[in-house]
Amino acid sequence: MAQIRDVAKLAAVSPATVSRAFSDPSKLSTTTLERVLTAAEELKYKPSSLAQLFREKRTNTVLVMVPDIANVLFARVVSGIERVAVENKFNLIVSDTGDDAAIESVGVEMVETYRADGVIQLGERPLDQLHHEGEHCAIPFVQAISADPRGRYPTVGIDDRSAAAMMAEHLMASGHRRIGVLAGLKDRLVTRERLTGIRDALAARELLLDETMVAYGPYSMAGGESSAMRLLSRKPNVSALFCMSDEIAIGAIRAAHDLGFNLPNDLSISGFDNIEFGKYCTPPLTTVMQPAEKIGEVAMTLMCDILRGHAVTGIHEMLATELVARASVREVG
Amino acid sequence: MAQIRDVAKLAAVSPATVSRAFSDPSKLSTTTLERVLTAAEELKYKPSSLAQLFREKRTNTVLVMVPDIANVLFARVVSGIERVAVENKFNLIVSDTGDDAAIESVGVEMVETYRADGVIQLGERPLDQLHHEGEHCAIPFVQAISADPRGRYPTVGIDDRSAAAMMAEHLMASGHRRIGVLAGLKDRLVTRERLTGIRDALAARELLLDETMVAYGPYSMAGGESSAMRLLSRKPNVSALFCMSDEIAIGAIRAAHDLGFNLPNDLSISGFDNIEFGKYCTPPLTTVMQPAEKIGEVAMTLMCDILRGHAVTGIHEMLATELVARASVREVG
DNA sequence: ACATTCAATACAACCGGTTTCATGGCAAGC
DNA sequence: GCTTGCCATGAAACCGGTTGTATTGAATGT
Repeated sequence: MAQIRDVAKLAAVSPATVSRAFSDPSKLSTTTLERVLTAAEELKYKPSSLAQLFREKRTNTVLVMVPDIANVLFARVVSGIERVAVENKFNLIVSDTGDDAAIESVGVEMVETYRADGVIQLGERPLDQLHHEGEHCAIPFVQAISADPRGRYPTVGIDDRSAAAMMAEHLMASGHRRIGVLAGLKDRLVTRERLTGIRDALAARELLLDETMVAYGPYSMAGGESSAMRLLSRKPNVSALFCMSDEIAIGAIRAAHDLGFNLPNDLSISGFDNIEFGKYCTPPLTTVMQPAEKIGEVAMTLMCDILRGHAVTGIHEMLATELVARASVREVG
Repeated sequence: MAQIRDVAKLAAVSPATVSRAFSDPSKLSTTTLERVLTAAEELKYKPSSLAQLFREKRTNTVLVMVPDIANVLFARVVSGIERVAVENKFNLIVSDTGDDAAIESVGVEMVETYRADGVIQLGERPLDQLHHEGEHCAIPFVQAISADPRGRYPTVGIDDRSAAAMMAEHLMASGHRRIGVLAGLKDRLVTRERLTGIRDALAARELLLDETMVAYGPYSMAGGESSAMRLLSRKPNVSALFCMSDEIAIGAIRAAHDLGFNLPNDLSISGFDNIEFGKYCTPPLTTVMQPAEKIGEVAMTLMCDILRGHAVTGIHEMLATELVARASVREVG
């Protein structure tokens, strides 16, 4: 690979002139500029970004930490991040943390050792990992999907509490009163927020959530299937299941079919997230639209702002959700 | 951030000694080593990878080009790549090409400008992009998912032709004779390979594929839905649909339900890929297991080999597939 | 005609490590 | 006791760009 000296020699100028020919052509006379560009062209010269980045002490790279890249919701967020990253000439290093909290320190280290300029984390930040806050090593950081309002770092997500309330109210407005909840993992903030939203909606109708109607489990299809099995065999008279994710709902649909329920007549099921597969379920899944791509876009836009020096601490973007009514929830008398 | 000079000063040694303390501790006397490490610890010194990489002219980074990161099959491949990358201390830059062939040149450029050491491409390489082969700028390159045996670059995938033949034979062994094919995009090599496989299976029973029984469309649920609508209204007497991806099959299931088919009694449907959702379809989807994570792992392993200087040109890994029989394909008289 | 100004370009330092080569000291060998 | 050789360490070059400062030369003003 040709380097700047070679071009300089061929064009009979100094390396500095070649450098300026690319970074600020207006500083050169037209004749010199042309000579340099011709020489560069001839030698197929491309500046080494390694050398450039080293000089600038910037990597133009953002680290994205994803609990599970094979999860469609996360993948869509990454897709949105990617779009904005490309627009702003940033590269993305994607790290699948496997939901392993310990890996977060890797992110901090990658910034400290100049492998990335900042970190976008998807999903929840484990509570015991907050020790970097307020310390000297606060790094450019944005959290997406879980809009945790406790932290001082910027977050992008939805208002889980009112979104869940909206869905719970929808179920009740459809006549459901015996509502089972297939919740996610008990220790997740998002689970607690959505549960609170459900309680809010019940309270608005002067009802209380029966804790025995709640089954916790992983945010996955397998999790939903087994939670549904447990809950439906314990409480066979529920008329609706509020599932905390579409994947849980898809698992619940499978379980309900297997238990002989005729959907949606015998049982209504609602999901959360609006992943594409929900539309193709049998019956099509009523759910809450979570603007995944948009969340990614906003998160990356925030990151760009931070890296450009704009202070955006304490920003908590709450994007709008929407109820998507399909056939899996049915009006009952 | 402390740098090597600071540590050197504190430990009263030269920067060279500090450098050696990390790269090859055996070269130092134990007393010096300890003094250096203590100093480094105290200053929280971490070598700048930017400086290191610049010196080494290696990035320890591999670029992964994905047509669509939100596609579950690709996401699983990326997941496998990631696993091996972490093991080998490589970083991954993930680029969503949006199925846009033009972006491939970006990959070449990223290697030429020292932003990545090599490129793993998922999906098919567009035919008109082969111009780099044999030129001076042949870069470390591995192609995954589509095991294209024409190229001289290494590929990892499955034997699409015989996998498709296996599924077609399965349908026939179940008694089906009027088999519709919901194919993918007509210009894709993978589509042609699988179609050839179907013809092979038919030929083995001395049958011919009726071209009017084939509907082409995108590899997506929406594509499958509309292809199924077209084909089923044109040929209402088909007894089975061979879908070239699970997503197509999921779309077809929706279409069949909407057209009033009682699945799987009136119509059998088979998919391809074995994505997780297939198991949760109604009815659960019979499909061909494609070892996505494994493909990613092998691809990244190959890339590591290449980057370590082992010549692996012309390798075409064909990983084993498996027929996953579920309820969506039914025996018929 | 000479001083002033400004545009165009060259020179050289710099980014933060790594590595080659030189040097000094100490132990073993004659 | 002097040479030989090795080990530990330091000095300095180097990776390939960018950029502040100096320099050159031409144009302008009086």
